[in-house]
Amino acid sequence: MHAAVLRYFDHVARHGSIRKAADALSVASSAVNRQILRLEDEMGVALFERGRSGVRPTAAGELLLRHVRETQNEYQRTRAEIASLGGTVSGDVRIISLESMLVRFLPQVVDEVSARHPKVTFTVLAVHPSEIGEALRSGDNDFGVLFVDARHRGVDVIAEFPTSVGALMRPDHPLAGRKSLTLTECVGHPVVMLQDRWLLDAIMAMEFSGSGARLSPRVVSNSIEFMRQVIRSGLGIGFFTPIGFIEEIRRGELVHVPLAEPGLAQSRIGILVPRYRRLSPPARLMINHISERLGAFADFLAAPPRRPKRRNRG
Amino acid sequence: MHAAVLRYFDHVARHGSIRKAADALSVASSAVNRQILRLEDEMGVALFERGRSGVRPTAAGELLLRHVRETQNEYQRTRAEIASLGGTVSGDVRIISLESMLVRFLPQVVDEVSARHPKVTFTVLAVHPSEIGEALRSGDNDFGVLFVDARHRGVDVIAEFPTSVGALMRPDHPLAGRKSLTLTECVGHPVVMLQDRWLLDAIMAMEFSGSGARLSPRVVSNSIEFMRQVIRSGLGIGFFTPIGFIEEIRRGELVHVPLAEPGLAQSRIGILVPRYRRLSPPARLMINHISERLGAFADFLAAPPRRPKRRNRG
DNA sequence: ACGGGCGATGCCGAAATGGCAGCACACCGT
DNA sequence: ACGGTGTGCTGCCATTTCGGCATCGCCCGT
Repeated sequence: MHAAVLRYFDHVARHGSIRKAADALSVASSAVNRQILRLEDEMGVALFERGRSGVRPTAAGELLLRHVRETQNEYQRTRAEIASLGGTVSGDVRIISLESMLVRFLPQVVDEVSARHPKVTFTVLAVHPSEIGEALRSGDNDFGVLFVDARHRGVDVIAEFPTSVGALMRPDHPLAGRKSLTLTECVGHPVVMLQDRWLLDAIMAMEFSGSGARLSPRVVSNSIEFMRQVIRSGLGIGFFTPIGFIEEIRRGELVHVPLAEPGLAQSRIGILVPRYRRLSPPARLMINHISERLGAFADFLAAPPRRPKRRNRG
Repeated sequence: MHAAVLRYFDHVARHGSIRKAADALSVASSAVNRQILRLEDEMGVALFERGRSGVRPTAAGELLLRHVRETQNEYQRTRAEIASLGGTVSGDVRIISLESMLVRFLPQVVDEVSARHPKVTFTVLAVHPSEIGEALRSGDNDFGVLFVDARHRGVDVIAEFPTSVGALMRPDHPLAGRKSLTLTECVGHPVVMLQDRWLLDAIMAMEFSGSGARLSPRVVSNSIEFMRQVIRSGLGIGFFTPIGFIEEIRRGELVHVPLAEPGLAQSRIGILVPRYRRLSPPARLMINHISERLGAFADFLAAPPRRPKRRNRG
C-alpha cells in the first residue's frame, strides 16, 4: 500500500549508504538512488549529505525519517488490528527484554501464547541498557520487560513486579547460608560479572567510596548462559535477579541471597511501553499474558525459597 | 511521496462513492476503482460495503482510514516542519473557531501573522458546537479557539482567557443601564438568538425550570453578522461574548451587560489542541500570536467598558 | 598509480497506472 | 412497462513510471 520510496528511504538511512541499502532491498542501486533524488526534488531540500563513504541524513532528512518510520510502524499496527477483527489475533509482537528474562521466563510465555494464537509472531531482543530509551522511543518495539528506572523518559510503566537482585552461588559456598548480604561482605570472595552491569555500577560506587575496597571479578562475560555455567561450577558469586535461574534454585543447585542494599533489594521489573503509543492486538495479548505469569512468580521474584520445596502443580 | 492510493481511499470514503471521488480527484473512476480493489486484495479483507447508492467503509476500512488520514496529516505537518527549517515559517494552519471570534478577532490576527510570515496559509472554519469534539480529534485541524468545556475529551487546553457571556443591546434599551442581568430579568424583552445556542440551552433549562417562563426569541439566525445588524436596529437583546462586538461597544453603539448566571459569567475562551498531537511550526506561531492578542484583550473580554473610552495607541 | 568504494546518469525493457468505452445491475419517475 | 440515471466493475490500449545494466566521475586507502 505505501510507496516503495518509504522503505528505500528508511533503508538508506539505516545503512548509511545507497548501495548497501539497495543490496539489502535486493534492488539495483540506481533505482534506490533515483527514488531518493526524486524525493529530495519533491521536498525541495537535500535529505542526505553525500560524504565520501556514504550518505548521512540532514536535519530535514531526520524529520522526514521520523515520519516515515512512524508511518511504517503504524501501518503494521493497523494491519494487525484489521487482521484481528476476525477474532483470531495475528501480527508481530516486538519485545525488548532483560537478558535474564529472555533466557528462562520469556521463552515459556512465548510458547504458551504461540500455542494459543498460532498466527502471532514474536521478535524478542535483548537490549543493551544504554539503548533502552532509544529502543522504546523509536517506536520499533511494542514494549519492554525491563527494570523500572525513573531515568526513563517518555515511557509508561503499565505493570510492575517487585524483585530483588541477589547474590547467586552454589549451596556449598561459604555465604550460602546467609539470609541477606551486602556487597561489602562479598569482598574477598571471587565474583563473576556481566559486562553490562546496569544497576550494579551506581550501587557499587556508593558502597565502596569510603573503604576503597572493590569487588574483583574473576570472570566477566556478556552472556548469561556462560555465567550460569560458571557459577554452577563454583567459580564465584554472580549478581542477578532470580528470574533467570528459577529451575536451578528450585532444584537446589544454586542459592539466591538477596542483597541488603535498598536500591537492589527493592528492584522492580516492569512492562514499559512508549508513551502515547497505541498497542497492537498481539502486543496487548502478550502483555496480559506476561503480567499474569509474572504475577504467579511474584513470591519467587521477591524472595525465592532458600531450599527447594515441593509444590502442587495444576 | 505517499502512494496515490492513500488519497483515493480517503476521497472514496469521504464521498461515499467511487465515481464521485474520482470526479473530485479528476481521474477516471476506473483507476480509482482498481486501486481500491487492489488495496482490498492486499489487505485480504473488504474495505467497503458495496451498496446500490455507493460504498461505505467496513470496520476494517474504518481502521485503515484512520491510519491513512493520520499519515496524511502527519505528512503535512512534517513538510511544514522541514520547510520551516530554513528560518521562514511556512505551511497551512487549520483552525476551528467560535463564530464570534471568527468575525472580528481572528481576521486581525490572521492579517498580522500573514504579514510577518507570508508563506503561512490559513484555514479557519466555524464549527457547529456538536462537531467540535470530532473536528478536534480527527486530526484534520491544528487547534480550536473555543469555549472551554469540561465535556471535551482527549483535548488539552493550552491557554485560556476568562470572558463573560452577556446581554448585548442598544444603549437606549431599558436594560442598558444595568450592571448585570439574569436571564429571568430578560423575560418580556424581545431577544434574538443564534440557532446553535451552545451554552445557553443548559443554563436556560435550569433558570426557568421552576417559573415556566421562557425567553421568546423574536429573531433566530445562525449568522452572527445578521444578528449584529438586528441588534443594532433595536429588534432585541442578543447573548454573546463581547469579543465579536469590540468595535460597536467601544464606539458606544452597543452595550454589553454581563449575565449573572455563574456558568455564563465565568465562561472561558481557550485554545484547545487534540491531546498528544504534535503542532506544526505555523500552528505554534499562530497559537502564540492569538494568546498574545487575547491577553491584551483580557480586560475587555471579562468586563468591557460600559461607556466608550479613549485609549492610547502605540 | 591503482583498485575499490561511493553516488549519479543514459539507455532500455518491464510493470504499473490511467483513460475510454462498455457491461450488468438497481433504483426512480413517468 | 419503461427508459434514464446512478452505481461498481472490466477489457483494451496509451502513457508514465520503475527497475536493471553498464558506465562515468569522484575520492580515499593502499
